[in-house]
Amino acid sequence: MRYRDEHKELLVKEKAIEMIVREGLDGFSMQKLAKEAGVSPATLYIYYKDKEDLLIQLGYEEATRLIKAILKNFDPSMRFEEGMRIQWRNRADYWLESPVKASFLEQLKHSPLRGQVFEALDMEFLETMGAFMHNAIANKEILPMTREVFWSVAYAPLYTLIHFHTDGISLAGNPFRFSEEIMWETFAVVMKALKA
Amino acid sequence: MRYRDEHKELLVKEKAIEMIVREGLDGFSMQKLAKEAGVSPATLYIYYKDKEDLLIQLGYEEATRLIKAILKNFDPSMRFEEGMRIQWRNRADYWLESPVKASFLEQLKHSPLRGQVFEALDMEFLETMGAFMHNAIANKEILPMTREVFWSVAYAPLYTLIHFHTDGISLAGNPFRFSEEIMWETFAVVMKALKA
DNA sequence: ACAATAAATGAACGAACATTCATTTATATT
DNA sequence: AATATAAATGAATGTTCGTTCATTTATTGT
Repeated sequence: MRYRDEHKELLVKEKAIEMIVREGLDGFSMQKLAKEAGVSPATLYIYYKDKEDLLIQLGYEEATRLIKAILKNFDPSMRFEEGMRIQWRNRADYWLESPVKASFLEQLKHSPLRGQVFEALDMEFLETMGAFMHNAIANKEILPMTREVFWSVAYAPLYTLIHFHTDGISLAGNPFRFSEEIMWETFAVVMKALKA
Repeated sequence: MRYRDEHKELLVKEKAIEMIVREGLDGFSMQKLAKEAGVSPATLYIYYKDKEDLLIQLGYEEATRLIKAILKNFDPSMRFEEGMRIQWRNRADYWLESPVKASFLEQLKHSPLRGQVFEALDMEFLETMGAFMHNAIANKEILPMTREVFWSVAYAPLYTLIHFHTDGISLAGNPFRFSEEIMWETFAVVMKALKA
């Protein structure tokens, strides 16, 4: 039998992500993708059940890579500060090294496909993070707080800076390293506030 | 001559925003909007030049309301802490009171229309904020920093919490008031970090 | 009552859309 | 070399899209 052309398959994925980032999810169409990847429209339906399936599969695949990148060198049993700093840098690295793929994931996260792409993956990821937080609490490194407050303090400023960066706004100095320090010192503030 | 039915015009705007928030910018179409608003498709082209014009006008209008809401009771000559806290609460109030419209603006901000909708308005708004920061610096209430770092510290955690809230995630306790205090105390951290 | 005028309409246009299908092409096994 | 099999295709399907236009409707000033 004839084997699937993996180069072609990869090209389709690449062009799809490119087009979505360039023209938005509404500017994306199967016929345009086929033309851009130099493939028949019908071929896309060999790889994917339909348009939605294509988007979900691509999103799931890239989201998996993101989570893997975030958890690189990370272990839930780490000391809190070390774990936080590693994740912080992993996140910054991923976004700065793969801005197009990051923007693709961002678009999916703000679309109706959000649930189908991220729900299962996020559950697993949040369990790991939950274990990490639980350890930190047990070790009295942090006081109990909700995941949401934790997130808003730990990573929101970073992502905001990254978005400025992605939008082509020049960030003088080294705001990322700077922001990491702010993140860490802010936790001290939160600890104090939660005690009061 | 016959006058324009203002009730109909308002209904069109309302349904358009509803549909965009519900189905995303790619799920939005002129024919569906016409049907949902009980209007002929041709009528939409009396109100708006074309689909893009409709989105830009609606976006511009709502963005104007948002900026007005943010600047309510605010004056650039205020003391820094007072000004910050007023803006902080204004932002929280707008999002919590008008989640649908806020989500609509969010979608436009992540779309190719971004520039045409927000550029001119943001320029004006950023001038006001620039004056506020300049005053605070002149009064030695804050040290100089870029707009981006300022934003990431001042409002990023708030918006993150708001997004959790909009997604229907319950926020135990009163994380918004809590987050305001964190914001303010974090500025103390930033001041210290910038001095070092 | 009538003329003037702009709002509002339903039907229609070609273009682009997602998807399908009969056919052809390439390869692994016999 | 012949066969089997799945990949790959180009053309075509029906649907929905944005937009237009000839016509009708409602309201003002005469």
